Formats: sequence, C-alpha cells, structure tokens
Amino acid sequence: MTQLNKRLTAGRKRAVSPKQASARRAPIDQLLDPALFKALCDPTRVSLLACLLKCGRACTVSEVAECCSVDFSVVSRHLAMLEQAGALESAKTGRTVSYKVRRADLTKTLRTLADAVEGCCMNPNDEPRDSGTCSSC
Amino acid sequence: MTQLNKRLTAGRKRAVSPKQASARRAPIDQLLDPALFKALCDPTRVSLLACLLKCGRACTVSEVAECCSVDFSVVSRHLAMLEQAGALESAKTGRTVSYKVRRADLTKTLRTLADAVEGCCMNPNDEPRDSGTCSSC
DNA sequence: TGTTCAATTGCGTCATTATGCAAGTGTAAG
DNA sequence: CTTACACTTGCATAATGACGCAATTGAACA
Repeated sequence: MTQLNKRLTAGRKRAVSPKQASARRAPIDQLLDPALFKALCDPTRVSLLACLLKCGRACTVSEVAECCSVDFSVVSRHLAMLEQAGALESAKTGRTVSYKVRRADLTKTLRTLADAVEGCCMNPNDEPRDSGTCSSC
Repeated sequence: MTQLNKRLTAGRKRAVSPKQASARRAPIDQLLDPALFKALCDPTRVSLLACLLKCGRACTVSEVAECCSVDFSVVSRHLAMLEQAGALESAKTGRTVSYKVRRADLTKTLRTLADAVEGCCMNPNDEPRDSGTCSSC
C-alpha cells in the first residue's frame, strides 16, 4: 500500500462485515428488485421480448404467438407478465390487444442499475468502507 | 406523417411480422440470454449480491451466510450460481473461499444490454423496419 | 495420524411455475 | 340475435427450483 493510500484510509473502521453492510440501506436494494429479473428469467418470455424488440412495432397477441411453439394462452399470460414487470405496455382496440416494448423505460432501468452496481460503496483502492460513511450509497 | 418521413420510408416493405422479425438474428438475442436473469430472479440470491456490493470487499461464504436466514449450504449454492452466471468471482485460500462482485463486467453487461434494447431495430418514427435492412440490429 | 474447520454435494421435501386444454369474456360482424 | 373472432382465465399436470439436513471433501493444525 502506498503512503497516500495509508493516509486516505487512516482513521476508518476497517473490514466492515457483510452482516453490517447488508443492514445498511442503499439504492441498490431498490434497484436490484427481483421483479423484472423474474420476468426475464424464462426463455420463452425472453424470446417474446426479443421478438417484439426486433419487430420494432406494436404487435397483437396473435402475431406474437406465431413466433414460438407454445400455446396461445401461454403467450397471452407471458405478455401480461412482462407488462406487469414494466417491460411492455398494451393497448386495446376493439377485440385485439397490442403489446410493445417500453424501450425507454427498460433502457433507463438497466442503466440506472448499472450505475448503482458500479458506484455502490465503490472504493478506488478496493478497501472496505465504514459502516456509516459510504457516500456513494 | 411528414413529407420527409414519407420519402425516407418509401420503397420499404412495411409491417414486418413478428415471425419474420424473430427469425432474424440480432445482437439482442445473445445479450438477452436468460442465464444472468435466472441468477438474479431469486430474492435470496439478490440479497446476497447486494450484501457483497454494499460490503465492498471479498467475503467468505461463512461471512455472507450471516447476512440471511437460510442454511449455510444454501448460501454456498447461491454464491456458486452467481459465479456461474458471471456476477461473482471466487478465490480459494486454504480452506476458505472468498467471493466478490465482478463489478466492471456486471456493469458492462448491463450497459451493453441497455444499448441493445435502446437501439435494436429502432426507428425514430416508430415505423416497422424491413426484414432485411435493419441497420441497428 | 487424527481432529477440527470451511465449504461442497447428495438427497428428499415442499413450493413455485410453465404448459396445454377447455371454458368464459367481450367485441365486431352478419 | 346469432355467429365468429381475439383474448383471458380456470384447472390439472409436469417440470423446475429453493431449502434443510446429513454426509463428504479438502485443508490446516496438534
């Protein structure tokens, strides 16, 4: 360790335990909410999302159902679940329902999460932080 | 639609079907791999990841196990799964194993995915793209 | 060599979830 | 009003996954 680093870390409590760290509330706790990941962890749902992304427009349930081999009702449920998770939005016209990707929101969510992961309790010298003075969290 | 937009979209095949779109290979197909999401969709695993993030250093399995109420063996399995998914890395010294977050890689993965979601088959006028000329995919 | 400790792995159980079929809901058209 | 269509929902089944306990591995130490 360099003299500079020694000076920077002087006076800190060292080696905060994971137990202490997890008791601390941080933005990452909200952003790592499993709800979106739960929606994206199923291969069928992911393929439906990719289909809608690549199609680049709003599509009806019937159209999307042609993209994969599962039952129509399963597609309907998956799309509803993706909407619930905030990845899609729907619009009903007559008896048809169209889904499209909430592109901007999804992008923002991912970027915000990336920022939080990058910055959470980050220490340029890779040293443990105090339990109370973590400025980035 | 403005005259300019009419000119820009002239000669395009319109309204590509989701079936056609999903047949097209795009970067988003690789980036939306469910493996990472599968690792992040469980509340216990997410809390372990958040714990390691907030702790800001490498932690042993025993230390992390103190953060949550599940069995030690469960924590061991969860950490191994997070490592397999690319979110953590481990280092063995003697009989203890330390895990820490692969912060840079995780951040990059999320940002790359965000970029792909944002740009995939994006059309400023929200019109469908050709099936063969999607420059951003 | 035998003991202790950290961690992993095997296995049974319980809960969750994905799926398909069938029935139901709501809207448009004849 | 009746029919046809797009979609949703109820329900049973099968697959997946989380969990705890116990046994095992592997390393340090007396």
